[in-house]
Amino acid sequence: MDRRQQKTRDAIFKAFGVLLAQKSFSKITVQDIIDEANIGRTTFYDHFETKDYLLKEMCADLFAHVFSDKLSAEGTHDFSLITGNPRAMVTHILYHLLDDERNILGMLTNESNELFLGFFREYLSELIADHMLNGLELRGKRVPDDFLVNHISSSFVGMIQWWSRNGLKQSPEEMSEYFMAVIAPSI
Amino acid sequence: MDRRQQKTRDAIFKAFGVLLAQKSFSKITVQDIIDEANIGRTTFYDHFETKDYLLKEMCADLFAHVFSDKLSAEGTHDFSLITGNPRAMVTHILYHLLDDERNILGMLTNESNELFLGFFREYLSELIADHMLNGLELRGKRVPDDFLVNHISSSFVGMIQWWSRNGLKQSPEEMSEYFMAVIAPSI
DNA sequence: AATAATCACAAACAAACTGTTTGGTATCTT
DNA sequence: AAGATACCAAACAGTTTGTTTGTGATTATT
Repeated sequence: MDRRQQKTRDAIFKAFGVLLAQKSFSKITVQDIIDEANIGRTTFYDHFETKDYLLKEMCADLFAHVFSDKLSAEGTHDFSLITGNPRAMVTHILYHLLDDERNILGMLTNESNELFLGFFREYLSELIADHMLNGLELRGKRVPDDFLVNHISSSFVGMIQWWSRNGLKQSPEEMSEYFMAVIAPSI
Repeated sequence: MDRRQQKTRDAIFKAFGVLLAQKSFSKITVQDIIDEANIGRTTFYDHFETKDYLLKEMCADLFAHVFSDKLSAEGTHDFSLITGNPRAMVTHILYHLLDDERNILGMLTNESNELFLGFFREYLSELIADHMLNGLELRGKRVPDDFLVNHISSSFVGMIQWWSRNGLKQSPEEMSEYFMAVIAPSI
């Protein structure tokens, strides 16, 4: 990819992140992004068809990072036990949300990030369906599988919002415990 | 209240409802509302300072209806067992969502109703805190009360979205059962 | 090193939306 | 009947959007 392209793309993403932490998606104008990123008007529309597509691509970028298993090498914390261990997986993701240089939490909680939350839940659902529902033949099957997946991802997002709204006072480990306490009994 | 005022107010609410079922809140313009409601531009701004306030007032209106206990007299279904009976309460609300002449479900599920969902959850949380957490001294207190309230309301909204996304194939009773199946164990 | 392709940019543009003002008309209240 | 209240069209300045045009800079190709 052209170095120039990558540069402006990064600038836009960064500017967008800054703005998303300040105000809600719907109140951010393309003009704001252009100003914050310090690029030309034409350039923005060269890269993204619209503000919505920008969000979409940025989410794909961010969440691919947060939910990737490849990051084990980073060494920030221990990942060795993750596979098949729901609680460790939750903790893992929460650490990522805290760590990330880009302000994901700010975006997730800043009221009204409809689309953003939607994407987050999409990624989450996939992850849950793949890794948390393994022993599902063993369960009583009182509810459909996809209902359960939906329930867990809703709860996860809800947890994060609660966490952030209350000032992130709890540690990721503590939040995982809360989360598992309300989720585990239903699995 | 002046009959004229009430009339335009209703027209605006109705138009807004129609539009919300069609497209997301952020894509609805004041102009759309004016056209759909067939009122003058000035009139709209006489009633509502902005689109956001319109939503806010409309939500207050709708949810006060859905969550009110006074509706027992309507006779659409049985309310006698509601108090202290979480499952009946859930069923009760689901019926209301289906019944209501105003398309609440359409609004709740049409992607991206940030604010709308927010208001819905506010009402829900209050209801839950008041009626579903009575025996809470009995519980193990593994998680904070407000975390639990948040968890339940998140799950409720998530359930509704799943329900609607899948075409409302299940009966309210069935959905209540699903819901209680995943929620009850954690209470 | 020269050439071609790609990218960034400013400036100007039409179109749509917002929120307000003005002046006039219909409806309600007393 | 008179005054108050609500409605309305028309016009408005100010934003925002997405596009077009022409130009200069950077990168890739040969």
